Amino acid sequence: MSDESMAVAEVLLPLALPGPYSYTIPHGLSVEPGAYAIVPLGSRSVIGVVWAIGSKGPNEISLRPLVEVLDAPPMPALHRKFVDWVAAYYVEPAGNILRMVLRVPSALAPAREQFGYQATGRIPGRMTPQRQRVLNVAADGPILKARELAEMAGVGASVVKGMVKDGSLVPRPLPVFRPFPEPDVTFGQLTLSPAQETAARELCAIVARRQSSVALLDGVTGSGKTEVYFEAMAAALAQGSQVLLMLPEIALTGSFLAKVERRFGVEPAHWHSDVRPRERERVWRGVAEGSARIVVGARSALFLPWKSPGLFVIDEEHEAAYKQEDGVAYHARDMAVVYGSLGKFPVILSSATPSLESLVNAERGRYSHIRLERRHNESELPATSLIDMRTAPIAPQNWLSDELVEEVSRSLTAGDQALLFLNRRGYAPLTLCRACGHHLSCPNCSTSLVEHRFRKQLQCHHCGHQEPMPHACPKCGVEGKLVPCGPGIERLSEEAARRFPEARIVILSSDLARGVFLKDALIGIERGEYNLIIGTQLVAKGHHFPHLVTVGVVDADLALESGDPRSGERTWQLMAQVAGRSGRGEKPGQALIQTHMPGHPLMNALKRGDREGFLAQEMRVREESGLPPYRRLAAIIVSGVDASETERLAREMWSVAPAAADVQILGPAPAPIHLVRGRYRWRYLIRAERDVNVQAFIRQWLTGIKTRGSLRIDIDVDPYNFL
DNA sequence: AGCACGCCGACT
DNA sequence: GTCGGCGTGCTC
Repeated sequence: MSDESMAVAEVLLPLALPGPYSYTIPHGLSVEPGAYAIVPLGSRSVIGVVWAIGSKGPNEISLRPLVEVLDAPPMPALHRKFVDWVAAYYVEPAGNILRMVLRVPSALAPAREQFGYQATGRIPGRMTPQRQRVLNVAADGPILKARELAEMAGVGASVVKGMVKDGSLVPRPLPVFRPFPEPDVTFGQLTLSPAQETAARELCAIVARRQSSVALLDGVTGSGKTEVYFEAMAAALAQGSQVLLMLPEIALTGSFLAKVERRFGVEPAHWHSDVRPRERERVWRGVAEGSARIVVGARSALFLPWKSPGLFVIDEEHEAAYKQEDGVAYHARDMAVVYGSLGKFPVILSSATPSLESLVNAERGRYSHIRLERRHNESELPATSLIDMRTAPIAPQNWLSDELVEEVSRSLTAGDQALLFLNRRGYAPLTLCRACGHHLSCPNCSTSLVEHRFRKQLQCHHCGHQEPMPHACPKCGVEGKLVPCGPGIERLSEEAARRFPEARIVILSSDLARGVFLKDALIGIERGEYNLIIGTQLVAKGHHFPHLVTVGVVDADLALESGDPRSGERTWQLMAQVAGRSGRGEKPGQALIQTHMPGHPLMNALKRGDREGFLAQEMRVREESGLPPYRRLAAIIVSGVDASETERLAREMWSVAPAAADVQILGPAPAPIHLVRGRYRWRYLIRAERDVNVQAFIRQWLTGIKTRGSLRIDIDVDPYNFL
């Protein structure tokens, strides 16, 4: 046997296998690392990526030959390195990460070629009026497909066919996908404020260095961060690089696409889960070929097969939405930083309320910290005051204090807009039976069902279970005794309608405001058709309300009640963002915060606008209690359909846990929500110093543990929730 | 992830 | 007697 026949392709498959599989390479086929290949697997064939070329495969396994190498740009070495890195960090089989890269239906199938037809200039042997019309249509404009040509000329398809046959029309291959236009970095240049100018210059200098680095762009709402990082994007584009602008929510991408287009003169590529398959294919290929220069996308855009990435911008970097919770639990902001460091290019993290993790990194000098102090339009941040709900007189079944009502009324009377913020969807978070005390809960989860009165439904916010709102108690059958407890946004809007009978109310919530409706509502708000906005989380993010003056936070204690050590940070960010919605026009804004804990350090800091004080205190708490970013956490979640079997496995694991002096194991404890989607969950928390290899520890622990039936063990490295 | 193999309930 | 339910385990 010759040496050549010994060459073996190590192919990574998009499956949860322990590593790449080996295949022989047929004679005459040239196979390079990165190539997309079709290989046999059992009785089917699968697309994988050649991870390496070796000289011999594993012993005792007779190798099967690789079938075909696909005609696509090979996956760059950097991207393969990234896939391996993510897999190792999150203790996942590399194939599971590769699956996220290849989750594009048919992007790798051979593109079916389409043809258009062009006049050759030759006059048809026999000219007819129909043929003349076709020639007229074909004479100018873009090359058209046969069907389009016939349609536009008002003739049958056979006329075109005949002309092709006699040579007066020739087929020309059409580009398979609409090409990505080249961005123009000078197109919509904006005049920047002096503060923006300084920040932009700093970022451009960082981009010019073409080195791995992270810059934290930190400036209050309205300080003009977008315009600043656009200049950094322009610099990277001018270098010939590809740029990713990552956003936490799909709902925000629309307005960002328009902004990017105004600045760079072209529609950027657009990537998230709702993009249609055909367009996904176009973007995937465009990124792989390098022709898609700007991508505006959600976290999964990280896994596009980047050809020449030169800058990643992570907008609203503190957002929890960057942490994927199902499937591979990766943090897109962190992995963006990793990509930049592997690929030796800069990453910009932008936020008005940066995460503690990023601030600590900036403090330690690992990130450069670029601050935009002033608001772009010079108006001040809103004045914030607390309303003590322990003493505020309030009628039962009401949630708005007189003081808040008064301030909102004052704004409305003055012709301004007001916003009431309550981060709770639906009508009431809890429903009880007055007759028997039964509490309506989800059949699949250990959670309360939430009444959605507009839809006449009960919904579980964890598994999506929904059922019609019953008239009688499902337990005791007594009618008319079910009572809603506590407010959701729908119930709040009823109260608002009573208290502000003249107001033009609009409700913004993720389950009411989808697509067109959200857009219309925002336009209506902008035009002043509405003057009282009632909203959940959705209103805190990204939308401009130029006429908004008064913001009322109905219940600031909600998030703090969870007991999670992260909740302070989260509440701070949310409050700062909601308050920041006001005062973006000519009048200064004001924020009123209803709380039962006016003495809480967080509330005090909000009142004084003392960000530094709050952060210093929060960092101290994190450090003292051994939490991130000072130490590492990883969670191990044991779940299964059977409660006792799940508990048994969770407890048995304890006895095989490796001993390590620098690693603490907390648990097992029932997970905060014990039952989710019909699965009982137990949780271990692993806590270690930052220099400990927790991944190795976890791997060592889990080797040899076998799960049967529905039992599963999931790993969450750097869980977002600490509790 | 598929897909085959394998071992227990209600149908022609 | 078989069709088929989906639990288990393998795929270079």
